[in-house]
Amino acid sequence: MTRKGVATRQRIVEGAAAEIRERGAVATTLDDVRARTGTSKGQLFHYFPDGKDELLLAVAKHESERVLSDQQPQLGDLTSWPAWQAWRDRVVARYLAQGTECPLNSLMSQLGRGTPGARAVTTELIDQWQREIANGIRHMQGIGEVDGALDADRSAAALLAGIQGGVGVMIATGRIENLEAALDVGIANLRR
Amino acid sequence: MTRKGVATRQRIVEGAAAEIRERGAVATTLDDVRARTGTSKGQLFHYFPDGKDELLLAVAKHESERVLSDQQPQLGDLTSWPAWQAWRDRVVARYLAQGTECPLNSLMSQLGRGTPGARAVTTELIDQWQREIANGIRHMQGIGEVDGALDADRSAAALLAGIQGGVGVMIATGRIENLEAALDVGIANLRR
DNA sequence: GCTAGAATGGACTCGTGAGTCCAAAAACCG
DNA sequence: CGGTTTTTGGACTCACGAGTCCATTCTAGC
Repeated sequence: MTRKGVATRQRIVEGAAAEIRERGAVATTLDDVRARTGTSKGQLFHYFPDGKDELLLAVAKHESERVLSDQQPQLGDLTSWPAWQAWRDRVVARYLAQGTECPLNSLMSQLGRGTPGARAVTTELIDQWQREIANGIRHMQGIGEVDGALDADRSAAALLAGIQGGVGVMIATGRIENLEAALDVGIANLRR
Repeated sequence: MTRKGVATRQRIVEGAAAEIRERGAVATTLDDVRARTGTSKGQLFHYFPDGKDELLLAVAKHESERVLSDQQPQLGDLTSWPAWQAWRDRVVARYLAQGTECPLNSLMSQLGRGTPGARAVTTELIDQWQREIANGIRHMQGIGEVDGALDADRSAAALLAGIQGGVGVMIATGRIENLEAALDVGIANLRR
């Protein structure tokens, strides 16, 4: 693949991602992507021979990377209580800005969650996210700010579930309170 | 509408719900529903004049009622720690049984979450669920088992977010650990 | 039992969107 | 350069699924 080729491919993925963020995966057609990215049917199938599913999966990968990178550098630096608070604020702000469209969820229900590729993307995302939180907890245990008897992985799992659910509630109802409550209560409980 | 009419309508909704539970909302067509319920196009549009969207919304209502009724009577009777544990087990069992298909989520991304009707259904479900949990917490405060200074609504919001997220993770990855962690950690923190 | 309104069956239209195909243009490499 | 491969444009096919329509059958009340 030539330099021009990779550029086009990337343009397609990013355009598709933007389209899906704005209008949802259900409503987005290949023609929409074509129009937005200034490409042709030929190109779409040249770069994604397996068609729409392959493109959607590529977009899903792209979006899942954004989820974590949008939380950096705070997520990777949970080394003091103010830092935890900064991360908490970052997460809330990120999802407030995103509004009620969740591209990844949208993508996943389109692809079918059972699909090996789709599952791999989400599993990878969840694992990495939980690992970073657990590292933060372990660091706080190291400096004596969190009870050393706590199971860091289990606590991280619970906290991550709270975030996920808070985001879910916000997407479904438009209310941010559950996300805030989950983060605040979760962090407060670590802190005791 | 005659007696026969309501029976048919209900048969359609339940058949559609079953189809969607098995194969997802994206993959389910009116023809599938027709075949499964032994009805004709004429009937489908007779009972749901606005077509597929109206049917899907009816199915969504139906499913959202199941979510809460599947947790009864435990959810309505959170009056002792063993009762909380029984509820927790019920929730875990329910979602283990459901597997990786989430009909409601599937339905919602199909309908578009912004839709007034769709949003009303989810909001109602979340509200009622959270209210029941909060009542349980208040009861435990009443008998001195939970710190009276705790904000019951906020704690319920956080716990519900944990459940939602745990379910979400399980649907996405197939793993039940986050749901268990969210429930166990959440309840343990009430208990202190 | 007769009639108005409800319920049913199923053939038909119609738009849309995924995917195919091939020829023209551009890029790469010796 | 010249040949080869990649990239691009866009017309075309094809299937499928939502929704329409009307003729027929059934139901309920008088």
